[in-house]
Amino acid sequence: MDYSNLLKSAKLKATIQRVTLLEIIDHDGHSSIDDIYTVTKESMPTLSLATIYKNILLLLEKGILEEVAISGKKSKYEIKKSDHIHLICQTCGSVEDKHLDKKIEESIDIYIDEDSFHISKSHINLYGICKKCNEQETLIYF
Amino acid sequence: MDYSNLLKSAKLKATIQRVTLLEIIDHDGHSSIDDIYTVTKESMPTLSLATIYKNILLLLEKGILEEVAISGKKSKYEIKKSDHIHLICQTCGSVEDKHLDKKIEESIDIYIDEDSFHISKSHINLYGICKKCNEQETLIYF
DNA sequence: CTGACTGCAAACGTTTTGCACGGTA
DNA sequence: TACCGTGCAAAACGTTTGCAGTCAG
Repeated sequence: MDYSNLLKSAKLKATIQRVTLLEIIDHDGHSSIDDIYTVTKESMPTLSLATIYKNILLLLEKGILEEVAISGKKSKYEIKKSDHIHLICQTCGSVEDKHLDKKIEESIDIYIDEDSFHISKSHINLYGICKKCNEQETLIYF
Repeated sequence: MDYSNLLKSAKLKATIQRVTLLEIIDHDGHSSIDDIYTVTKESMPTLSLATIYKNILLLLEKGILEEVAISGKKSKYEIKKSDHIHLICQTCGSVEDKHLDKKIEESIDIYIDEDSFHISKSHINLYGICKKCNEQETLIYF
């Protein structure tokens, strides 16, 4: 993805800070403010928290980023794409994307009466234990 | 619901503050910290924010309350019940519960492989515009 | 070259903590 | 009565803001 043009198309200047921020989020998939700050500390030690906050807010307003609100944890941010499912591991905190199956979408649409509630976006977050953590948990007993 | 016994069964003392807190959340359906503080200011002016925070945390740990993390807004808290859908109005901020239809649950279960991710709870949040706000928006044009 | 953006530091709001007092069991 | 829980004030934390200097277009 060309982050520079993505920013310019939103009438924002393509600064190194912004491109770096988008690179990190896109690479990680889902990043919290702290995640971003920790990573940038290495490659760009001068980048300030204030700049991260300002840009996250700006990119949310422009619809380039989307906030993933997570129960019991800090929010994470992702590049905005079509609605999808989040598998959130309660052990390691990882977030995995899962394509939103048409059948699920349909069954929700049929169930929610469009006259009484007009849906603009669906956030489906499934909390549980991911494969990796589940295997590690099992190992303890051996 | 008998909040006093609910608390006692969790080995917590049934103080007036805790019972009041549960009453408010149960009555409103979904309350933020501020919501609770504002309401209690009238009936119980001495109740402190610190007490609200301490108890929310405690009741979450005990599994009596559940956090509803909302994108772009402060979290709300609800009495823990079986998984259900939240219809979140982006205009007025109201949250409405909707029973989680078996068909939706099934289509998710079939879609997510239990071997690779073990689901413990589903948070389905649908963001949009509620009936009331939608009607009011239409009225502007007359 | 100019307006937009960054980075610092200070301000602000929210949440947590420690401790003396008060209330429940 | 014993101990858990409350309320106050202070501390800690996360986020926002103002401003001078810097950079992208």
